[in-house]
Amino acid sequence: MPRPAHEHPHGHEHAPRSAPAVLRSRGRRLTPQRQLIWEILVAEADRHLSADELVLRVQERLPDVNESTIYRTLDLLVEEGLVLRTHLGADRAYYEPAHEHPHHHLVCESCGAVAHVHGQVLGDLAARVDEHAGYALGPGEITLFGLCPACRR
Amino acid sequence: MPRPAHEHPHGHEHAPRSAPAVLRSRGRRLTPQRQLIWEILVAEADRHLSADELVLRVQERLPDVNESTIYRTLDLLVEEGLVLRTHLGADRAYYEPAHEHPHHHLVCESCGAVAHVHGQVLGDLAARVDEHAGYALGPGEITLFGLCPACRR
DNA sequence: CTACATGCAAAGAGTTTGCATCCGC
DNA sequence: GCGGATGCAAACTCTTTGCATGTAG
Repeated sequence: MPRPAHEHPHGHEHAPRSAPAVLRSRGRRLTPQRQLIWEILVAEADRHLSADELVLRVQERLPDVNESTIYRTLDLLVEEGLVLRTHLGADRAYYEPAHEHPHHHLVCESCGAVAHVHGQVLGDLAARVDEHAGYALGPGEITLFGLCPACRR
Repeated sequence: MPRPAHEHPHGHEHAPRSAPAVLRSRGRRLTPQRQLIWEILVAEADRHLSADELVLRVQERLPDVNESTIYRTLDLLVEEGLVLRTHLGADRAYYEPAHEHPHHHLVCESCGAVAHVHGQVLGDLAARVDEHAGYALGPGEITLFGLCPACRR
């Protein structure tokens, strides 16, 4: 499967918070590496970057940044709620700046395109799931698989 | 491992068929290893076995079966539509015999319990997703995360 | 100055592959 | 007997970790 490429949805995306401010306010250190990683994540906010795509992007500007720093920083940003980790069904994780409103991912099984759908598209799913299985759906995002408009033909 | 374009092609949503019959009818060989793997998958049909849990179970009865044989056989069974591969959000794959009716997985974020919900619990989700994003939802199963009845308290 | 963060190398989990041997058909 | 299936070891991908050095606050 090709690597995920984002299709711009027609809804509004909300601006991510400033990671530097958040990190500082929580007593974390603001290093050049962390700033650059955040910068790239925001610049590519509409794509879904894997850790090693991020490594490449980061090393274009700071060639000596080590991959372990990328992983540790991503862990940190996820922990602080600034970044969303998603799996998109593959065996690697993808990252994007956390958005204000929950959304879900639609992955095209043919071309790998990833679209966002807003939470409310799920409709009364949570109520149905509660009724049928007694589970309380969490706030986490859901990944759905299908065919994108182009690949449906 | 890139995800195959269509892991669950149509025509593969039937009750656990006899894998031996299917394999033979498609010119694949019926080895003791394959029979045993299938037997265990069916015996544990309501659990979700990971590859290495399956290795352990298989080696209880045929101690010399190699893990690479397990992986190759699972790939084969998935390809033939006899087994469903699911990720359940973790970084390892879980396997179960393909069922007659499509169903989805509910994973408890607290205790890890996995429940099945029937396809129709999703209601008009496919129509909603089509309307909002133009995607045609595939037959593949969906994994939802939440809290099971016990953990909700 | 003093934790915390980083670079480096190595390890770790899960899975795949090359190749010689084996065995179902 | 032929060609697919297996066992074995090694490789591979993605991610984590131990430890010495570096640096933000």
